Order: sequence, then C-alpha cells, then structure tokens
Amino acid sequence: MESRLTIGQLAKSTETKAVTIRYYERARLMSPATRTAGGYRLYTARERDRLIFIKHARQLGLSLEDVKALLGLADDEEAPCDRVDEIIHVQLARVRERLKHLRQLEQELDRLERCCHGDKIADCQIIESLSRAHGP
Amino acid sequence: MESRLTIGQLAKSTETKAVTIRYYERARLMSPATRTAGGYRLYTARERDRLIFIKHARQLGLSLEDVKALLGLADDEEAPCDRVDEIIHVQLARVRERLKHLRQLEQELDRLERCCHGDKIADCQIIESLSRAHGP
DNA sequence: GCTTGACCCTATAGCCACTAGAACCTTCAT
DNA sequence: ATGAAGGTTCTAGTGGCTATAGGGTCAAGC
Repeated sequence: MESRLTIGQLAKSTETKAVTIRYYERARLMSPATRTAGGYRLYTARERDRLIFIKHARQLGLSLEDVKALLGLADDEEAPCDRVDEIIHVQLARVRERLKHLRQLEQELDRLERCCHGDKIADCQIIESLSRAHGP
Repeated sequence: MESRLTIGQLAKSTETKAVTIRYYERARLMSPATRTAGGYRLYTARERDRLIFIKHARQLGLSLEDVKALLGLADDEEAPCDRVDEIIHVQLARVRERLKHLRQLEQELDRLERCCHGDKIADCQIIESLSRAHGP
C-alpha cells in the first residue's frame, strides 16, 4: 500500500513547513517530487525518510552543504565513511568553539546584569562599561 | 588638537572594517560623518567612542536593533535605566538558551563520533543514526 | 606640476536558510 | 455547484555583513 503524501501531510508528519520542503527541492536536497494531474507534489515513504534525515542533520547544526554531502555519501553503500566521520568531527569542533565563546558571553552579561546599581542612565554601570574599550 | 581620522584609520584603530563602518552609517547606528572637500569621511574621537560602544555591544551578541536602542538610551543621562537592564537581561536569557541547546548538540555529536566503527557506508552508524527519527 | 600608489567613494549583488506575501489553481466534502 | 482548505509559482525580505566593479582623492616624492 503505497500511500502518497501531499506536501502538507509530509510537512505535518515531519514537523517541517511546506515552504521549507519546496525550498529543499529547489536547493537540490530533495529530488523533484512526482505530481498529480493538477500539479500537486506527492511524496513516498522513501522521500519522507530522506526529509527526516535532513531534519535530523540540520538539528545537529550542519549546513545544507554538509547535509547534501552526507546524503550523497549515504547513497553509496560501498564507499568508505571517512568523509562522514570528518563532517561530524568538524561540526563537533565548531560546536565546542561556539560553546567556549557563549560561556564567555554568559559571564560578561552576568557581570553586567549584577553591576547596575544606578537608576538613571548617568549612573548606569552597564552603559558605562559598554563605553570603554574592554578587557574581559 | 582635534585630530580627525579617515575611515581606514578609524577602522584600524577599532579593529573594524571600513565597509562595516559605512554599513553602520547607512543603518543609522553612526550618524553621517563630516566630509572632506573630496568626499572622504572624517571622524572625531567622540565618533570613535561610539563605534567602540557598538563593537562592544555586538561582541555581547546583541542585535543591531538592540545596540541602536542602547545608543539612544545612553544619550539621555536623566532617563531611568530599566530598559538597559532589560536588554541585557533578555540577552543573557537568550545566551543561556543557546548554551543549553549547544550542550545537547555537543553530546549528540560526541556520541555519533564515537559510534562509527564501520569502514563502509553500509555499516556506518552515523548515517544509520541520522536516518531514523530520533530521541536524544 | 606630475605621477604613483595607497586610500576612499558609490552602487549593486551575494551570502545562508529560510519566511512572507500576492495572485492564482486544485481537491474534496457537502 | 459551492466553498474551504490546501496547493502552485514568483518575488522580495530578513540580518549583518562581504565582495566586486568602476571610479575618484590624497600625500609624498620627483
């Protein structure tokens, strides 16, 4: 029983938006869907799986470029998976980089939040602090 | 001794780029600079301070919109600084939100990185894992 | 005065990953 | 037959710059 989904059904069942799915088609992450006589897109379970793959990879913060690469790799069962490892590895490094940065931000913002004891701008330590060139 | 800076000198002395400074002018964060007869922008120390303020606020991850608001507030010495506090507070909350998210990403990517023991795509646990709908 | 080369100007388009809106067409239940 | 819900394409916008093209200006040295 191949029940085919309209774009709206696919969207709902994967928690994506229809516009996004169309965007993925234009961006060549999804291949062009088959159409009804009236031009509506119809999707198979396979295509749904592919969209889930994309979604999952996106949730890991991977760029569409990376996702495209992974999809290409996933299609070739015999290829070595070094490249897959590398993509994940690079992404992990990026995430750790951003974590480091965000943790610094958090500290600085926290410090700023605590330091405001004025009630007028003239006494506001936050404005004061932003006005000077700074060390952390 | 009012030594005025060209845009390039201002850029260098604040570690910004000239294009960015022009962009800030168009975006109304910097007011239009005075010009030489030939049309070159010239900046005063005051304007340099303003740019440093912007830069610092941007480094805290604030949007240009927020920075614009802060600049407006900073100009009114008598105004109460509740709004300043709020901007910083909201930003801190955003940063903490993103930290939470990134920490989850880190875990998931780390798990993926460890789990790949195949050498062909067919056995690759990463691809495998991306293919299914997931819980963390 | 003239040339050189570093610097500056504007305007336009591109980046990423969507999102919004307009104007129209299809499907399906009643 | 009608009307609502959902689909279609197309264009333009988001943020915060960055890149490129095609020119003009400035200061120093000759």
